[in-house]
Amino acid sequence: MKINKEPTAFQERVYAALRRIPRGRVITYARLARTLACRSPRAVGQALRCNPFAPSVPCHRVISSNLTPGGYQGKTSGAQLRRKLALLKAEGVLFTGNRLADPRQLLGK
DNA sequence: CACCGATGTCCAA
DNA sequence: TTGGACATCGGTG
Repeated sequence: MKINKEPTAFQERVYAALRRIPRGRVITYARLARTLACRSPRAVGQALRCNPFAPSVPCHRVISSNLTPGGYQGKTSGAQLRRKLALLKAEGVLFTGNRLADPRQLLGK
C-alpha cells in the first residue's frame, strides 16, 4: 500500500474535483463519487487516502455524507482528524462535536 | 485473482 | 435509535 509514485487517472479525477471546491465549502464522499460517475464512495476515499499531493489537494474538504468529518491521512479519528477540523475551521467550516455545524455549506445542493 | 479501504444504505433488535 | 451486515469501485499485494 501507500504508493505515491504517480497518481492513476481516477485519482487525478478526484484531485481535479477537489480543486474545483471553493474555500469555505465541503463535499461528501458520496457526492464526489457521484460527480466521478462512481457508485462507491470507498473508491474516492481510497484515492484521497493515497493523496500524493497532500496537502496541496484539499482532501480535508471531503467529509462523510452523514455529516461526520470522516477521516484524514488514513485515520478516522485522532490528532490527524483534529487537524482536518482545524483546517476547515480556518475556512469558515465549523464542526459541532462530531457533526458538521452548517450542512448548508455542503456542495451538491 | 483475492483482500483491504477516508462509506453508504438497508435490515434487525 | 443503535448496531451489524452487505453492496459497490478501485488499488495494492
